[in-house]
Amino acid sequence: MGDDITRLTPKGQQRAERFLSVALEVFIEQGYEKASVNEVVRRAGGSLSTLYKMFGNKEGLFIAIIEQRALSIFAPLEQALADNSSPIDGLTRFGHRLLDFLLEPEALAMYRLVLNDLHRHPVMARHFLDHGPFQTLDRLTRYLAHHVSQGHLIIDDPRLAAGEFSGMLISDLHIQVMVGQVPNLPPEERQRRVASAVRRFMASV
Amino acid sequence: MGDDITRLTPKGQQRAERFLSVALEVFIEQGYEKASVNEVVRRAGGSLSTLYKMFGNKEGLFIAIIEQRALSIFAPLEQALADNSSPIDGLTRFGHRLLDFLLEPEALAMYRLVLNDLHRHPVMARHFLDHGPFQTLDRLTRYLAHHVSQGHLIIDDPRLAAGEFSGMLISDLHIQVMVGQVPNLPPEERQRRVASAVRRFMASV
DNA sequence: CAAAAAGTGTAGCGTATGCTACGTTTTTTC
DNA sequence: GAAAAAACGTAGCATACGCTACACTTTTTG
Repeated sequence: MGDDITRLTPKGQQRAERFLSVALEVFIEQGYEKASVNEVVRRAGGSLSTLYKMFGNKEGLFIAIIEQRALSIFAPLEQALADNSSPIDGLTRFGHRLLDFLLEPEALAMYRLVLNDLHRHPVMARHFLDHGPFQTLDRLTRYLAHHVSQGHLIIDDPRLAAGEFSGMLISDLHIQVMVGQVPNLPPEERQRRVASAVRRFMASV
Repeated sequence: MGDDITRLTPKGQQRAERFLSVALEVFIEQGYEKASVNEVVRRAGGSLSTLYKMFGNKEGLFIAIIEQRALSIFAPLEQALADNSSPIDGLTRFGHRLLDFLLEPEALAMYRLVLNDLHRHPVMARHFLDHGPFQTLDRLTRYLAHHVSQGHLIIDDPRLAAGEFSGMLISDLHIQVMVGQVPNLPPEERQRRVASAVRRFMASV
C-alpha cells in the first residue's frame, strides 16, 4: 500500500499477470478468506517477496484481480444489442447471452466471489457495480429508449423496465445457480425461458 | 461427528440454543471461514468442550444453524397470499413483502452467508432450496394456478410465471444489495417498483 | 559491461485457528 | 442425597496463515 510503485520490467509484467491469473484460480477454488497467498506463489512460481512488493497485501491482490477481470465478464452482454434490430430480436439475443453468462461456471464462480467479499469494500463495490452490471443495464436501457423514440415501444421508465426484463430472465435460476444446484438447463429449456420473458415483456409495452 | 449423541438436559438445551444464536451472529459478522469457534464460546458463555460435544465441529455448528434458521426467513412471504384476494391485491402484497425481505439487513446477511458457503454442501443446498425459496415459489405458483382455474388469469406455465414475477421485483436490486450498496429505498420507490411489476405482469396474463 | 534495479528463495516471527485432553464442578436422575 | 451424567475451564497441541527480513541472483539500463 504505502510501498514503492514497482516499475514494470518485462519479466515483472509477466510475473504480475501470472500472479493475477493464478490468484483468481485459487480465490475461486477456496474463497477469499481460505485462500492462501503462499499457495498462490507455490502454483505461480516466482517469489512471495515479489508478490508482496507488487500488491502490498492479500487485499491488494484481490482488488487487482477485480480491477482486471470482474468487469470484463459483463462485456459480451452489451454486444447483443444493435439498435437497428427489432425489439423482439434484440431482447431475445440479449436474453440468450444473459442465460449463457449466468450458467458459465467460471463467470459464476467469479460472481460468487464478488458477492462474498465485496460488501466490506464499498469503494470497490461501487466501482464494480458502475462498470459491470450497471453498464450492461444502461446499455439495455438505451436500447429500449431508442425503440421508444422510434415509436416501437411504449415504456414509462426504460431503466426500470430494463431491470425488470433482466430480472424475469434470471428469476429463480439465480439462487439455484449460486448454491451450486445448477440444473444443466438443456437448450430447449433456455429457449423456452427466453421466449417466455420476451413475450411477457412485449405484451406489457 | 462420530461422537455420542448428547441427551438434552434443560441446561444443555438452553446452552445449545444460546450457542446457535450467538454463532449465527458471529457467522454473519465475519463469514464462515473467518469466524472463530472460540469467539462464539467467548460471547455465548459455556465451554468449548460442550460446544464440540454438541455439534462435533465447526461445520456441524453451521449446519445446525441452517437447519434451525435459514428456512424460517422465507416464512412471512407465504402468508401474503390468500386465495380469495384479487390477483392485483395478492401480488401487490406479496411484492411488498418480498422487497422488505430483500432489504432486511439480518435476513440479507443470512442469505449471503448461505450463498457463500452452501455450494460445497450439495445435500444442505438441496434441503435449503426445497424448504426455502422453492416452497415460497410453489406457494405463489399455486396462487396463480388457482386464479387461472377461476378464469381470472391466463397463464401457460404458472411455475415459470411465478419465477418471472419474483424476478421482476428483485431485478437489479439484488446485486446492489448483495455487495452492500443498498440504496435506502424510500417507501415511494418500493411502491413504484411493486406497482410497476404488478402492472407489467398483469398486462401479460 | 558495470551499476542499479528488480526479482528470487528461504527462513521464520507473531499470531490465530480448529480441536482435544483432562480434571473439576454442576446438574440430573432415581 | 448419592451415583451417574453432563457441563465447565483451562491449557495446549498441531498447524496454518499473513507478512517481513535479508542475502542472493537475474534482469534491465545507460
